[in-house]
Amino acid sequence: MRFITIQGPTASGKTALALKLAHALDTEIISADSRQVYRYMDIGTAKPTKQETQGIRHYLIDVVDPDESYSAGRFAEEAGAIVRRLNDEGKLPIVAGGTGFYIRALQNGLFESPDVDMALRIRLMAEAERDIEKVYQRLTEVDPKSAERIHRNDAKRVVRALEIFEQTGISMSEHWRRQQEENSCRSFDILILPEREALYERIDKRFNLMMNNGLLDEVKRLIEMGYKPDDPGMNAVGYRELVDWLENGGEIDAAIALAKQKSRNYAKRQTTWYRSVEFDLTLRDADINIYSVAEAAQEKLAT
RNA sequence: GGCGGGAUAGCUCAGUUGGUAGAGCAGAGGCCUGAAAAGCCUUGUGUCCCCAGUUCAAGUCUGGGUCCUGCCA
Repeated sequence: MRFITIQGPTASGKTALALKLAHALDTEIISADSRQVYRYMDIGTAKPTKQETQGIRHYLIDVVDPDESYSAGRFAEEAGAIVRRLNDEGKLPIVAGGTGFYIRALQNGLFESPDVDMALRIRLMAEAERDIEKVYQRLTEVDPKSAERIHRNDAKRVVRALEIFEQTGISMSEHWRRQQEENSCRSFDILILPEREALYERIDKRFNLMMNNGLLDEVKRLIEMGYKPDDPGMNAVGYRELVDWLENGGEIDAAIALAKQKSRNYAKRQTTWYRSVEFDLTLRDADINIYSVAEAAQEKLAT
């Protein structure tokens, strides 16, 4: 597999850069965004509009409904299939998006595992909520290596590790050990990382734009369609805060301020993630000579 | 004008029978193998509104100010 990745915190300008690069390379774009996969959530997830895509084909946008769950595993599988197909057509696809975990899953692969058993997960999660210590204790018995790595309060990961053991009879750490490196993957990785102050300003401005573009109506429509605040897709920055305001009232300005704040928190987490990722090119902003980037990518990925 | 309530970390507030202060959020740093826009960890010295008094000792008691705020006029 060969592809280009464009990564960066929210509102850094990934979409714009991806589009320019796609034109320059005559290729297509695969979105790596855990919220753009959801239908009907367009404004708040900053999906590119029809006008913006300008005929560039986009993948993995609008693939599930807000009450369905999506996953890194599914992304790795679906994106991988698209990359391989485009490679066969002689194209160098662009994987662009802010969900670093999805991109890592595509690049490094995940260990083999059965589909999530939702009933099991819900049961374990309920137990963890009642007594996390007890659930964590079980993990230390079943998979001490994972228990050492996972913090006792991190219920999601404690439960996930137990899930794996209960479903397969094999510990998560053992799955890791057996996981084979899938080194057939080569990518040219670009990071857009604005100065923090500039980024925070962009986040605030962009949220104002979303509000002007009808984000509140979008949220209302989702509720009218019957989607609930705790549906997988609805658990998204901006949506949560507006849903909460619609249900509980209060000052709309406070809800907006909170949504912006949550966006900044999110951007900070993304930035931390990127520190442990190696990139071929790091940009302050998306405003660069696209042809030199295209050339560098082709050069690195030429066989 | 009268009668109450309040003034403590950037914000919202705790502070027991007086022993110079602590939570949540924010901020900063970090983790991350099928929920990842999620979840989790670490990090809290600030004229305790001001002045005077009581006391070995006052955020904590007393008196006087100042400023908010609720009700009645």
